[in-house]
Amino acid sequence: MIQDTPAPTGRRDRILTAALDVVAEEGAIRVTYRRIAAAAGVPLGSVTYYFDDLNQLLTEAFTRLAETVSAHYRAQLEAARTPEEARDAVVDIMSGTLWTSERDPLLTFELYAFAARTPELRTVLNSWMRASRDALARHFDPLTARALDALVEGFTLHNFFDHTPLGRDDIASVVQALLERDRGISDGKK
Amino acid sequence: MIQDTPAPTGRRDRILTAALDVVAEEGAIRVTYRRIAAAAGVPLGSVTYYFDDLNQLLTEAFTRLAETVSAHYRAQLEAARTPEEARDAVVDIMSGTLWTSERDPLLTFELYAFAARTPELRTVLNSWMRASRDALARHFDPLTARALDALVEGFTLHNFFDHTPLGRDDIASVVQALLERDRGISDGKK
Amino acid sequence: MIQDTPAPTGRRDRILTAALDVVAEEGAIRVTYRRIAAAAGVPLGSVTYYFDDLNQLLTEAFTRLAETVSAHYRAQLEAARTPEEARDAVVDIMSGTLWTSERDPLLTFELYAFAARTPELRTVLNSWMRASRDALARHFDPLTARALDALVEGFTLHNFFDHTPLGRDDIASVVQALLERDRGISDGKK
Amino acid sequence: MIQDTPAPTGRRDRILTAALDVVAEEGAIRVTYRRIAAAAGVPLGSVTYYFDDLNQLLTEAFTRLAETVSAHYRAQLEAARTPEEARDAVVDIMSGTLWTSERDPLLTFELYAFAARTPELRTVLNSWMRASRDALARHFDPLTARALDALVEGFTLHNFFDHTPLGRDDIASVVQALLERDRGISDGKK
DNA sequence: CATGAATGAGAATTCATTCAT
DNA sequence: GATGAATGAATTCTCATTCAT
Repeated sequence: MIQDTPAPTGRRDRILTAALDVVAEEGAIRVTYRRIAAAAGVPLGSVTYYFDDLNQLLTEAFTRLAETVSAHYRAQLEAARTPEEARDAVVDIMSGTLWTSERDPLLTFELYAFAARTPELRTVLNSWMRASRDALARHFDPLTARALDALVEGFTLHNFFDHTPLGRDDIASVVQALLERDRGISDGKK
Repeated sequence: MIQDTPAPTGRRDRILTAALDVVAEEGAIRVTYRRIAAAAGVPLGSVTYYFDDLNQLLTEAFTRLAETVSAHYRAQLEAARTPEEARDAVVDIMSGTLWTSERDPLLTFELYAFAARTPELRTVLNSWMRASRDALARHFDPLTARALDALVEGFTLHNFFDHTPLGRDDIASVVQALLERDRGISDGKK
Repeated sequence: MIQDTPAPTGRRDRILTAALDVVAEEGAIRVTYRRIAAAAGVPLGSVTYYFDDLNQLLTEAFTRLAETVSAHYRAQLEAARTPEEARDAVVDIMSGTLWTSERDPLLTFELYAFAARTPELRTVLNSWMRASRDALARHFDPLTARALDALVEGFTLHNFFDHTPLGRDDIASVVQALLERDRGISDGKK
Repeated sequence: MIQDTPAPTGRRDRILTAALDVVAEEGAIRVTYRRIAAAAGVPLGSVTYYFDDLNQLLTEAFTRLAETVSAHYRAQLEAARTPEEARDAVVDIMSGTLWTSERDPLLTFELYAFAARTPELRTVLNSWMRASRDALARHFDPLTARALDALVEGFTLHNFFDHTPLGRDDIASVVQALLERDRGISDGKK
């Protein structure tokens, strides 16, 4: 049995990765076949060979990004065994401590802008959000899950642009308040 | 009596407005001098006469957008006379009822993506955020203000992409929980 | 008697001077109305007001340059009272000691390139050369004058591009040889 | 047997040649991608495919010119077997009899103007001059070589602009004087 | 399969030129 | 007289796309 496809996914993969690199580095606004080719270290013809349509290429690259980020997010939450651990995980995520550079939030912003106009990606994002909430819902009631999920988004964005980002303690205090809404409900209040 | 002078505000303004129209309509990714000129109904040379640099044009247009949105936001909050009215205003904003079309959230996403790479705009966004919080802080304690502000962001985004957006009552419940954090503190609890 | 022309030649003059500045700074290849206006510190409309034709403007500017340089050259020679002084003056000129920067040779090269295609300037250059030779001919025989004049040109150009320009003594030795041709003739040889 | 392949040397070469044609015909001041493309008989996109930068194109074209002229010059001198033949060759060159049209001097003037601002070309010109002198130095002492070389430049230029160019005999007389400097030195005189 | 060459369309800019004031 | 506004025509340069090999 001869393996005659030395790197079947290799080339295509590398191009998709490079596309995200270009988006991270220069913005979706500056993405071109040429720049992707340069970033991937492959000839221009190679990019157009694998991808007839630049929008499709970006959609695929962004889809991959969304799935990766979503998977990380869920993994983070699923590692939690107790509600307390889950709460800490959420606070971690909101604090942005998981991000090593500006690359991730930057890519996220580009993703939203691009996805808003790409039905295919809107579906992907919708699934992502659903998955996130499901992961949260293992520890919290559905509405709290959605509120936490939204807060993750909000703090991420604000912390990115804010010169004086919130500290972990403050974030924890806010999260605690949302969790108490949950408890308040189960206590029979409201 | 017909006013046939080309409008006192003039060309420059019209071009900036048109630029945002193009961004809203086709995305920043597709903005070109030509498309802006077409949208503004002015000759191409007219656009380049007022703006030597396309990036600069976009920066200025987005700055104007940020200031407009920020002003609306503040006006909304400052109209509130009591904490209850303020709470309702916040819930309104989170529900997206103020938005008449997809145009506003779309522009916002583009704004964030573009601003992330434009120091000048990052400063503008930072001011915007500060102003928002100050407006909220007239009714709530500082941390609650920030949490609410972040939640606005998060719900806006999620409601845009989610097929089943949250209803007003659910949002109100979440907001209430954050406000009780505030009260809880002043009550000496926790 | 009222003087109602505050600076009649001022504006026009300044533009011509600025044109040469642009040529010196960026090369005739990059001369435009706009750059001249910027260099002169006058509005664009002002340049086109005074000069309908860019080529004519350059021709006039170069004419002025040629006349200035030629005048300097002649002044240098006419200050000489004896053949020895004249010889020293020529050697000085060849050594480039009169030039304070690269500006002068640079402008000269541009002048030749431009003049080669501009009949009006060719005439100017021809006059210049004639005047130079006449100045030299007050001290040397006509052919020697022409040879010296040519040598000035040649050494100037070579010294500009050569990393190891000739020293004054070497130049003096060469000039001396040409002068002895003169003497040899008057001695009856040939 | 017809060779219908598009010539082995190919497009790139043809474009460089065409560029010099445009410079010779209209001056460096009027060189554009379009004019070069038209002169080369290739589509505009073809020129920009091979040359990203117009300046670089011109630099390369002028480099080629310098090397060609320099090679001709050296060939002319190296064909000489005796000092007498070398002297005659030099006089020929100074008389401009080798030039078949105004094209060569015109290109030379443009070359100097352009090279003066292009470090890469200044290096090329420096090499050219060194090579010229080396060729001359096979027959004459070094200083005489430099003087002759400069004189070539000077007479070329003056003969181009002068309505009454020098005759061959006059030039020969001047050259002879320089050669006698050489001899005078070896004779121990002066 | 893959890619270098090639090209036509279009992009950002620059510019000469015109003209109302 | 002088100039700011305005514009249509290039100009440089970038790109998507095609295609022969």
